Amino acid sequence: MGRSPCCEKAHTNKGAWTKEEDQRLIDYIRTHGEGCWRSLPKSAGLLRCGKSCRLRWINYLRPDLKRGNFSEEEDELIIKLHSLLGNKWSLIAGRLPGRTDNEIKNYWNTHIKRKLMSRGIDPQTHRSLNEKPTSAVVPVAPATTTTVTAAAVTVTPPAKPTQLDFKSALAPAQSMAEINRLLQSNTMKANNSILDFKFQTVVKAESVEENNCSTSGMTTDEEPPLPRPVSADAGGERREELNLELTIGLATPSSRSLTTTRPSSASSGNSAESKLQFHPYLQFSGTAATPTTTAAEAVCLCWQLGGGARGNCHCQCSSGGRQQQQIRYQYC
DNA sequence: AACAATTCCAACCGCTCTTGT
DNA sequence: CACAAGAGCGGTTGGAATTGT
Repeated sequence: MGRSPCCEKAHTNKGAWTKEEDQRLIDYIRTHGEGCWRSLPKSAGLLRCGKSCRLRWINYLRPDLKRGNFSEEEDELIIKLHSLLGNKWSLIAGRLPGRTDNEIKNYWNTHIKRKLMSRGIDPQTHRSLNEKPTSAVVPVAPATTTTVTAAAVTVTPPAKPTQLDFKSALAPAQSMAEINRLLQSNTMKANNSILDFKFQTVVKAESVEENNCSTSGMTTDEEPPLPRPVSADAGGERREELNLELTIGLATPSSRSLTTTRPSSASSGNSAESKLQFHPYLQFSGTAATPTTTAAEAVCLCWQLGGGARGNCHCQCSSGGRQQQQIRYQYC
């Protein structure tokens, strides 16, 4: 028993939109605003599926869309964001005002992939094509060690400055599926100019089954979960956690505080408007939750996005208290 | 000029996630 | 808690446009 289709396929148009259809959609949204896509076609007198209307509006008709070629700056930003976020096109689009996820996705597949290949860079991994694939296993503490510090996830300056390899460096105990799920669940927040997600590295006594359960949520097209550290299983009871909170937000001097509740779709629904406020500017905020972690042990991530050395990207770092440190990095 | 091959992108599809009941 | 509806996302595809022969 599957889900009911999103629309009555038999009575809907498909294929390219006509000018008349476009105009109807524009007129309707101007009058009534976005939202309720399912009922929109009927209300607007369109013989289209609601999904199709939404897509047409978001990708083509929105007034804030920037048409035309991508600039070199946009190219580089997309590459950097892709190295950070992977194929999270909507998140990437959120950092490029006037660009849509579909547009960026297409541009990536048709231009940037080729561009990276010509540079000898694997577009998926952002590693050198000549580079041997390295193991994603991150050294973990031995079973008797109960302290997990930020040093365990220290990111050393990479060979290529644009690379930010969360897979191997930042999330050693967590599958990409989990990370992606977290990313996905914060999409709405991203649409409100603030993206907030956490990488939580957990070393604890867990059965394999428990591990498997904890990685649910995404399906098999995800990469297989990274090997989990099992070092703590001998001891059993003690568990240590390290939270790394990564924030990509509107980095203004008065950055608004992050909320932990997901905005309702109603409040975030006018994403076109909110996306206008995006600025291609990244801000990282790290939270090291372990008492043993000092600010000095935390890692500045921004060099990886910047010019190769921390000093080259004009990042600003500051740290808060020892127990709940806030280490802010700004990439500009 | 005619045809084939390639490129590009708008649109579609299937899936997951969130929300409401 | 279970279920359904709606929204949104990423991958894929069809066909128009462009380029090459």
